[in-house]
Parts: sequence; C-alpha cells; structure tokens
Amino acid sequence: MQPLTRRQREILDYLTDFIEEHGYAPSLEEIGQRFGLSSLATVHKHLTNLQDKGFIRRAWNRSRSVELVPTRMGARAIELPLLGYVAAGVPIEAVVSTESVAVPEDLCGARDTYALRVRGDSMIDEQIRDGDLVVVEDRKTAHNGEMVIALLDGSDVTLKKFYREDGHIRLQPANDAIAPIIVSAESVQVQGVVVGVMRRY
Amino acid sequence: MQPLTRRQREILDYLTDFIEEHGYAPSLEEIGQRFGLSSLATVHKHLTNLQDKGFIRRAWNRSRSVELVPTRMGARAIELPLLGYVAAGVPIEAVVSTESVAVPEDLCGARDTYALRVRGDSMIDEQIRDGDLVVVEDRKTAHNGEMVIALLDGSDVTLKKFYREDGHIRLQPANDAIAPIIVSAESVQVQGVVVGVMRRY
DNA sequence: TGATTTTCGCCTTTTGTTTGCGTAGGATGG
DNA sequence: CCATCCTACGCAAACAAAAGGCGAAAATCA
Repeated sequence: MQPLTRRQREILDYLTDFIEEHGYAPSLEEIGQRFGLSSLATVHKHLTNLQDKGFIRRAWNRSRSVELVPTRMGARAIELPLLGYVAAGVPIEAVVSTESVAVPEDLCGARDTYALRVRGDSMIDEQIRDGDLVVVEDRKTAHNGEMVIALLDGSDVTLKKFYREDGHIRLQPANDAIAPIIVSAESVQVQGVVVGVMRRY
Repeated sequence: MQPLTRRQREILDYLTDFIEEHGYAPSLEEIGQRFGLSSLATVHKHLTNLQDKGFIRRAWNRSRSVELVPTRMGARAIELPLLGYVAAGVPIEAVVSTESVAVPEDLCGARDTYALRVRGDSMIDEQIRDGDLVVVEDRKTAHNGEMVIALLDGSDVTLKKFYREDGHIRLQPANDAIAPIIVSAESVQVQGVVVGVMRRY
C-alpha cells in the first residue's frame, strides 16, 4: 500500500473519524468544509488519489459511498452472539441477550455459529476449563469423538463428547470424576458442535 | 455491505429502536409519521434501498415484515504475527515469516502482542495442549503465577509458569512428568506473558 | 372489507463527476 | 545554476445521476 501525502493523511483521518461517529460517510461538501476547500473538485481529486492508493473504495456516483478499506491490521472478525452458559446438566440460559463476542473468522464454521461460556470443569481433560469460551457451529448431527452441545429429553443441555454406539448414544465428559451419560438416540438431540475455544487471562 | 446515506442511517436506526422496543417492526405509515413523510411511497423506497444494500429483509407484501439483518461486522480483530513455535526447552524457531493470525482485539493486551504455536504438552495441566495458539504480550517482567515465555541463558526459550522465590526464579511446567527449572534471576529473561489461548477443532 | 404494502408518474434537492485553469514545490538534466 | 517536468493542491462552473419527496391508484393480505 502506497504512502500518503500529508493532506491525504489528514483527509483519511477525517473520514475515519466521521464514519466512526455517524455511521455513514461524509459528503464531498462536508469534507471540503472541514478543510476550508471551496471547490468540490479538489475534494474529489483527493478521494480519487486515496482510492488509487488503495485506502478507500467508492461506489460510482453514489452519495456518501466512501468506504474505508481495511488497512492497518484490520483482520476479519465476526461478532458472534454469546447465547449464555453451558455446563454439565444445566440448561443454557436462553437469554437472547445483546451480548456478543468477537471471534476470528477462520475460527468459525461455515454455518451459523454462536458462542457459549463454559461453566464447570466437566471437560477439564479436554483442556477446556471453567470460564472458557467455546465457539459452536449449529449442527444437528455429530461424528464420534466430536464435542457437542447436547439437549437431553428436551430439558437439560450439556457439553460432552459424542459417541454413537450400537443401540445408544454415549455422552462422555472429559473428567474422571463425572460419569458418562448413556441414553437412547431418541432422547438426545445435538444442538451444535464445538469448533473452537478461546480463553483470556 | 454497502455504505448508507444519512437518511438511510436515520431510518435504519429508527427501525432498530422500534423493533427493540416493541418486538415487531413499524408499519410504513408509522415510519413516515416519525420522519414527517406524507407519502408512503417515499418510505417504501427507503426500505427498498435499505434492502438492496443488505441491511434489512422483507417478506413480500406483509405487514410489518421488515427484519434486521444481523450486521455481524464492526468486530475488530487484529492480525498478529505468528512468530513460530514454543515448547519446553526448545528455542523459538525465529521464523520472521509472513504468517499471521487473526485475533479478537479484546484478547490482546495493551502493548505489543504476538502469537505462538504451542508444541508439546508441557502445559497440559493448565489446559494448553499441543497445537494451541497462545497470545503473548511483549513484557519484560511478570508476576507470580503468570504464564511466561522465558529465555534461559540466552539460548533456550520455554513456556512456563513464573514464580519469583527468595534468591531465585522457578519456572514451573504444568505437567507432572516435567520437572521445574530453578535458576538465578540473572540467567532468565522474560520475553512475554501469555494473555490468551485459542484452539481450533 | 379494511389495513397495509406495492407500483407508477413526476418533481426537487442533494451529491458526485468532469473539464479547464492556475500556483507552488521538488526532482531532473543540461 | 537554471529551465523543465511532474505532482500535490487549489478554484470555478457545468453536468449527470442518485437520493429524497409527493399523490394517487393498484394490489395484496388477514
């Protein structure tokens, strides 16, 4: 990405601030006013230069269509809803709250994904501890050995490893102190599969 | 997702608030009334524009059918350099490669931060396993109990828990099979402190 | 049937685009 | 050192297109 002149830097900074504050880009006139430019052509030329250098994008002839190109370190992240807590034997607090968590894009599955906060140490032997954040891909089926969010009898929700064995399903906690749950295939419903873990110290 | 004009932003904000408050979307007339528009056609056009730009969805010809599309953006992530591998007793392969990893902003410390891939199970009892990604904050000092990247005698680099004890430093692996390292304060240099962990399945 | 959404012209305002012209500073080559 | 060239930066006016707006009629859903 090419270097900017001073004027271009100033304008780019202004654009950044404006978009941050208003949620939409300024018009050419607003930019010109900010910098005391009486000619829109001047502003337009600046924007063109910024675009040529790859710092912004514009839709042709559209109002306030300047868009900041993710320059710096702006990597792609996705804001996933934090649906609540999951622990052994306790249902998810189905709070459709406004809470959300930023998760790197490549940590998410292809489908609908959400996040849950882990309560308890039932998966301690799988290196998932109390307070960790699990990224869950919304799926109805799982393969053997995958870590799943399982709904039991339409009531309890637990985080376990999933094993389909002859005639039944085994939900295996990763903690010697907790016994596995063995149930029929009818009474367990997979709600999602864990695809990632995040922890903060 | 395309940028909005000011009017479109205002209307979108109104929609957001209304749905948040009432649980259902406003009718065209209610929108028009809010903005002093006497023609429903105007409102309709705005909604169409918002839909074209991907901010809302609508069922055809249904009352109050505007639906906010989850704007799963705005989450900031930072592209951290992936400096290499770290394991017990093995120096970092100081590959200044172009590799980098996307990490959520709130997982990073305030200062310079980078990422390392973990090799081996020396920290297994701290729920960090082989292959995990640790986010490291570049610091020269650590508090007791923190997990650090430590440089020994200018040669070996290891991932250990840090304890300052009288007259010496104890570097404690989180694995019963590995003995702690006890050295003088002069021969150990803290390179960074682990502030986060990420794992992908 | 009544409430609501969609569509159709037609208009005004806002905004972005283009062309033409001019100044100043830095780099370049003779 | 000076002429020359290029680029950044600026002004003004004409132009083009999208955005924003109106009212009424048609279409649709419940």
